[in-house]
Amino acid sequence: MARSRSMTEFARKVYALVRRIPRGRVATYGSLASQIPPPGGVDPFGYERVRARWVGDAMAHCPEDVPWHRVVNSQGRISTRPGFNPALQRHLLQLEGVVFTEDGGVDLERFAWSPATRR
DNA sequence: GGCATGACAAAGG
DNA sequence: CCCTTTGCCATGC
Repeated sequence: MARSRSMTEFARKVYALVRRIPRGRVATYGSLASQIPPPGGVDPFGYERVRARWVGDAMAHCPEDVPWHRVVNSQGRISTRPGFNPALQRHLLQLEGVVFTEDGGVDLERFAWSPATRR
């Protein structure tokens, strides 16, 4: 049925959004999710958290040209995944001027981006 | 169709 | 701040 196609659509939107994140800025899974309407149309149970998870799923298969390193979790920290060194992501962000605090996270107040945000 | 797993998030200890 | 649990849903075997 169109379910898997819907998810593909969802993933496309995720990539499109992530491509819009400017250098030196980050976006959280949840904020990205909130920008994309749920596949089914309505959002009866507050699917924001759920969709945030879908964003994570989509990012797991993202195309090469997507700046995946600019996506962090709701705490401004790098989400871990098996076989991947978070130091790389942190490094890429630092090269763009993103500052990490003592506790290893990004200050979202300063670096978080959303479509509504202006550089 | 059941069961485990996951680049999430919020809440509680 | 770290760790665990709970909610939710797509995916793969």
